[in-house]
Amino acid sequence: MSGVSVRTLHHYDAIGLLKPAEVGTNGYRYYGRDELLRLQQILFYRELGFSLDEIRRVLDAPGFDRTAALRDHRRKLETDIRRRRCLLRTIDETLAALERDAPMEETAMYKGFDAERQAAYERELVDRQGPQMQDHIDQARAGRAGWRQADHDALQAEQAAIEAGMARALVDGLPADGPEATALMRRHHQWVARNWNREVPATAFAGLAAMYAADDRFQAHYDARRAGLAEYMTLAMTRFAARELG
Amino acid sequence: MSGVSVRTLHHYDAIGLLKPAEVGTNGYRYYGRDELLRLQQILFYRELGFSLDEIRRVLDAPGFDRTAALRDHRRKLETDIRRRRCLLRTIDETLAALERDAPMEETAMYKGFDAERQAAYERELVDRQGPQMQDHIDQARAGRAGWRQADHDALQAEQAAIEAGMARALVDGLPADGPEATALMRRHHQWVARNWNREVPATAFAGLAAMYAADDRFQAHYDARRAGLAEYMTLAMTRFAARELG
DNA sequence: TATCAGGCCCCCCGTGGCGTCAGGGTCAAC
DNA sequence: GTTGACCCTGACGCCACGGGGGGCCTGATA
Repeated sequence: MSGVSVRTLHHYDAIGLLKPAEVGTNGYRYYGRDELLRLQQILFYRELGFSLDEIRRVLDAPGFDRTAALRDHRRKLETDIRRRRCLLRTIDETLAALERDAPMEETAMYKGFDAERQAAYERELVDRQGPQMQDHIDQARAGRAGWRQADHDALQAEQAAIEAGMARALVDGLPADGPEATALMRRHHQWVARNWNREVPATAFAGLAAMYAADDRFQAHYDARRAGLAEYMTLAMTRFAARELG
Repeated sequence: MSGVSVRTLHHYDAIGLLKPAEVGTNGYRYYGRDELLRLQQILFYRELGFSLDEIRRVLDAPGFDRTAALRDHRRKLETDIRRRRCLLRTIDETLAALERDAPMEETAMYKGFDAERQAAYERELVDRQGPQMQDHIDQARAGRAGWRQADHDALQAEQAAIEAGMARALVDGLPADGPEATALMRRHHQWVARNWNREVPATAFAGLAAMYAADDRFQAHYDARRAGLAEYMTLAMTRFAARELG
């Protein structure tokens, strides 16, 4: 009924997590409604990554503070995620180093890597969002034929320059709606406007903040500078837009 | 020297992952420079979460494609992270449900939770970014005194409405620079402008996209709708800004 | 030279959450 | 009576070691 294996029930019985309502003279385990409900609770917490021991503590102590346990577990999950993001960054750096060590195929590998990830990303988008997304992607790809590696590099350089400027402004304690941040935002938007007809590929440039959300290269950046820069930049973007657009 | 335990070396010897350069007549294991280098490689991949078996495959096959192995592992890590983010969301929903079941302390719990996380977030910001960040935070807090729960709720409602509209537009296949998306963006920016003097708290509202990057409630949203909505929204924001600002 | 501290060795059990045999009993239907 | 689908217990295996027991080896000191 619940999809757990017999062996699992044996195990839960053995460790005293879920005992049958009744054991027949033949040794058979019989479970009732209460046990089913308890099993569902067990499966819920197990799904969340609780250990069986923790689950027993949560379910057996009547006045146990479940919200505290959940929040505790939440923190553990967050730590886990941070650690894994850090590992992702290390892998990316290692891959980059490996590519530098093989200069003959450098660009090829880089391009292949990018194209592969781009394709995977687009496939996932269509999978999740349905065929309408394919139209958007096709539109974007239609204008992308003229793009070269140099364009891509220039784009990345511009982004890096703006981010570096923002980081400096943050470190210097300049206000997010001060002239420096505003100038950087203007530069960003003007760059977008100038290159508009070139149909900037969406995944490579969907606004600085979007990169932050959609691309995991951002995650590395985010891990490096923590939340500060992202918050500062978007504050600046928002204030800029609010002032300029009324 | 490398910080691994003797027991670990025994284990690696037993499974054939790292054998000593020489074993003395007394049975002692002696390791040389080559073994140290190999051990460092092992520790590197172990840190990344490779299993010892995978590490052996990576190191022992001379022509083995390490970049492929790394990319493979990268995908596993990404899946892991996605799964954990999903669990985070479930925990949050469960916590919310538990709070609804205890209506007497509902607001208190909610507020306490929020204040606690806000404080932790601010502390981390200052920790990472240095004392300048404290100034920004103090500025923001200074204007935050007038905020009530109702303001907060209205803010969330407005955000939810805009996001829902965007989701509809995406599903309907409307272009990101079409009139509907533009209208939503205008509404968003106008709302910012109208509430400007109220000094919107940065962590609660640092622009839609920033929420996506900085707050993990976004991560739940992002997981739910996948990348599509985020990309679509930011595309719309960028195009709107580019058109309006020339 | 005896002793002593501090290594080293091998062997074996334990962890968690079960999967997977092996060997045997039970039940309902035909 | 047979068949096939269940059930039971008991035991071993996984993975990456930690930890303990009992004994050997080495270098320094009394």
